[in-house]
Amino acid sequence: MLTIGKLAAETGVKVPTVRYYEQIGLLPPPERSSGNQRLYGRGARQRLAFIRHARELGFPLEAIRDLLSLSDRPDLPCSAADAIAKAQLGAVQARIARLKALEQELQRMVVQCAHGTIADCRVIEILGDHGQCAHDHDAIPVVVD
Amino acid sequence: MLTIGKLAAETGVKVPTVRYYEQIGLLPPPERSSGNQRLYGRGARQRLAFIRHARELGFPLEAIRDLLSLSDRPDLPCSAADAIAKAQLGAVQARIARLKALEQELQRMVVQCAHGTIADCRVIEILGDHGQCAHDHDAIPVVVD
DNA sequence: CTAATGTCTCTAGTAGCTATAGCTTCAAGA
DNA sequence: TCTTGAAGCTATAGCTACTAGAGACATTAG
Repeated sequence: MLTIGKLAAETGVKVPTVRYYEQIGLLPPPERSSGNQRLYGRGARQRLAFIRHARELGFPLEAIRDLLSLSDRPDLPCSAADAIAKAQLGAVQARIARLKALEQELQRMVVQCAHGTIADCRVIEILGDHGQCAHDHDAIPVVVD
Repeated sequence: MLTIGKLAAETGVKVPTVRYYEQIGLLPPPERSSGNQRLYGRGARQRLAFIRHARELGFPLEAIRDLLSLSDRPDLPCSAADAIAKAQLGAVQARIARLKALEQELQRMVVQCAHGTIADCRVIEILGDHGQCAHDHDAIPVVVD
């Protein structure tokens, strides 16, 4: 049996994150030691590794919840799992396309900067005037990593 | 003078978002009508358009705050603005690179799915076992748009 | 004048954690 | 055996950038 710290170290998930996953019902409440500390077995380890890997691939927690409940029913057809993965692939591809357009625009801005004063800085100027852009870029991507 | 609704419509920003920008100090508190409604002039319009455009390009609000205060000092050298733009460009490029690796991995998963049952679904199997992956993909990109 | 729409403030919620406070438990060394 | 430090516990609040809702007031079209 593993303590939460060992489980976290083995799966590469942080300790508070493990507790968070339990809280939102992604991980079942584990056994407790006599001193009320969480003790995890092999099943929990596998389940957490699954979650972690899916998160690395960008699946949202709700999708992971669905995938987990699917994986508990080996007899079902896998079309649902396939659909979730395809949706995630589509989302990733869309994000790549959008980010590439942004990259172009930013590169234009940076290249045109003559390193003079703010007064004639292309960066500031282009930001203030969307009309100078090559593309529409109406979707606003989130910048958190 | 524009009401908040007109300002929002003209700049493509939603009304609550305008109030939010005021609350966090990105927009200065505007004049008020006799009935306590916000009234905006040309300056506010330009400033909001600047913010909106920078958000479209993925700049975080803190970077925008810096860019705005730079744009108020036309005599300064524009190296600071340039640096902010370059940082954003770098962030976008890094995100693209990561997403491309994810795309590969997801595509492998989806292609290998034989559309049988969950029991032998490659999607579920690969998710459960990171060892089957071609690359490391340790950074977890956020999937919000 | 009335009805519809717009605006006001304030609070709470979203995703997916992360950080903090104040406490208890555990494992190893003297 | 005692002690000290690390690890664990719960609960709450904070992060980004908004978005949604409640309940009250303002404005405008007909």
